[in-house]
Amino acid sequence: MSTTDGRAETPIPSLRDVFDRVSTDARVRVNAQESVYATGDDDDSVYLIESGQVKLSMSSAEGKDCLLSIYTAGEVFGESCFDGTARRFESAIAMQPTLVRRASRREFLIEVERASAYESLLRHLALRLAERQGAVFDLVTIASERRLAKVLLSFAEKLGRSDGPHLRVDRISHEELSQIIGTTRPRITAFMQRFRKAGLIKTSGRTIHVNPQRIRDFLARD
Amino acid sequence: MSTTDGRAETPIPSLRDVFDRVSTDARVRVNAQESVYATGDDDDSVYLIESGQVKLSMSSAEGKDCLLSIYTAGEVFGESCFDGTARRFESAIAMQPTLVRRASRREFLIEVERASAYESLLRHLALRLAERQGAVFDLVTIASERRLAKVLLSFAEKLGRSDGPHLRVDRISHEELSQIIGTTRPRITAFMQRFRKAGLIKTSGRTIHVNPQRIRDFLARD
DNA sequence: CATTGCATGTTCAATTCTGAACAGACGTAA
DNA sequence: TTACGTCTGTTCAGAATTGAACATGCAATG
Repeated sequence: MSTTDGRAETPIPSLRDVFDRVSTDARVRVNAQESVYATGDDDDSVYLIESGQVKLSMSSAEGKDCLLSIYTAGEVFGESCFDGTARRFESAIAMQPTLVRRASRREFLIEVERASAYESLLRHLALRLAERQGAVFDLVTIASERRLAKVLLSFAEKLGRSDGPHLRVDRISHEELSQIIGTTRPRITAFMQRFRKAGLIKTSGRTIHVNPQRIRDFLARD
Repeated sequence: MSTTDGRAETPIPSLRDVFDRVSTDARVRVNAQESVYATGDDDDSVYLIESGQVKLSMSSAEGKDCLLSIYTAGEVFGESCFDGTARRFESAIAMQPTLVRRASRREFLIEVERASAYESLLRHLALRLAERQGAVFDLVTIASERRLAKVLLSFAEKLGRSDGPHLRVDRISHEELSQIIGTTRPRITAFMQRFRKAGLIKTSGRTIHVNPQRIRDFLARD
């Protein structure tokens, strides 16, 4: 990677580098199903996942949930604190025992400044924005079955462990998938059934074996 | 507004202030239906709307469109350029004759730095992120009729001109509404019909007169 | 002021989706 | 090993949605 502008090629520190420089950053251990922060909290920290997995979700008053994203080891989340309100409007929940590093917005920004890492931070936010934008786009333009295929593929690529021609994905329930896709659980079960028959996935117990090539073919068909 | 931390209370410059300081910023006039930038462009500028209205939208290969947001005078858009790719994945299209100020990412960042306005920029990105996140949430958890009511209310509040108990909203077609809500045009027409009968809106020609209180009541009913 | 083009209004059969309900499978902790 | 709780599989009637088609209305243009 090289920067596109003509300045001296001092590589811009990554957000992980920034975390390494925060002297007072704290390690927090979170059990499965426990929240790192929850809607309404006035937590204003930024987090880096050392190990484990965290899901971001929002709940409506009527109890309907929406799963926004799943983050894994090495990823930074909690950037919603930069909105200046110090109030979370979504929850970050560990999907497995998880270890995170926490830095307060204040300390984090001080180190970003010292390390001249603003561009990394801006890029991070712009990428998150692009992710959400893509999610909106998919919800508006793609039918739910196809959307599920797309989500399975991206989760497999992001979180899956290689296993022959397959990628193993674990610990994602149909309920959670329905909260990403925007449909009901029985519907997810039915789609998974069809995907199984079409050879896009296999399942053993609660593990999903995704065949990425088959899914890509499925998505490429109109 | 005061900052929540304890530093000296020098107000942080707004993004508009930053634009004022960019010496080489250019004015660009765009006709209705013309794009400020389009998907695939390698434009990497940030824009401030002086007058007019701009919609952000994405199109799929199959020709389905998704309308992400509408921006109006005083608002900044184009922040997707901070992703470091200098490639647009969405289009920004003027909905009326529009005048924008443009600053290249590079120049803009230099002035942000000089003016110590990084916090404003971060806040801006975090707010955009929250907007998109809210859109995803609504698409996943709210039925389309209700979603339309919500969109009409927010557009009325943001873009509408006061008119007795109503807010006048103009130049938004059913087609565009369907691309926001994620449904078909006939469906929007039907919903609008119902809203008219229920007194939530009135229409005269292509102008929508939104009664904000009635819509709020409608949204408050479960 | 007629024409043209786009936007809204309307219909409908076919399809998809919801939500509730219940059965069976799996995994975990006692 | 058993009991329990959670997750998946399955069904289905009723409701909502699609997509195509056609009619009507409105406004700008020459």
